[in-house]
Amino acid sequence: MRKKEKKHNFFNDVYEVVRLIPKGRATSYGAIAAYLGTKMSARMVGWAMNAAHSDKTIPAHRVVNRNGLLTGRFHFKTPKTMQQKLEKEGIRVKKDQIVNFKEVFWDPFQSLG
DNA sequence: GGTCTGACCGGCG
DNA sequence: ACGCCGGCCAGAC
Repeated sequence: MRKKEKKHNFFNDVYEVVRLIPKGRATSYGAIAAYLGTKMSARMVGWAMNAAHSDKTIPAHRVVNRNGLLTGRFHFKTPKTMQQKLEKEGIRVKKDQIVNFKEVFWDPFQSLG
């Protein structure tokens, strides 16, 4: 038996999905969790983002909560970083919330299957 | 090694 | 409409 046999790496799955988010789009923690089959573990997605902080290839700024609110902005370098990155990609943000989130929303089910 | 918390979400009063 | 509560899993103390 191998010592470090990884099981379903939930975090890793989260990272891969997040990496697939197209530029100019955003999704929610719950959507990712639901796509991975554990919609009740939306919190873990957020926690995964925290762990993903060390991995710069993960566009964590494209992940917001179900309201399109930039709840995780305080975990970035500065509280404005998240918004600035989003605006740079063409996403309008008002009062820490994505404008037209419904349109900007990227559904993993729709895009990945 | 038990306990608490967290970048969430849905349900209920 | 608003506020509170439970559930999920992993990491910190």
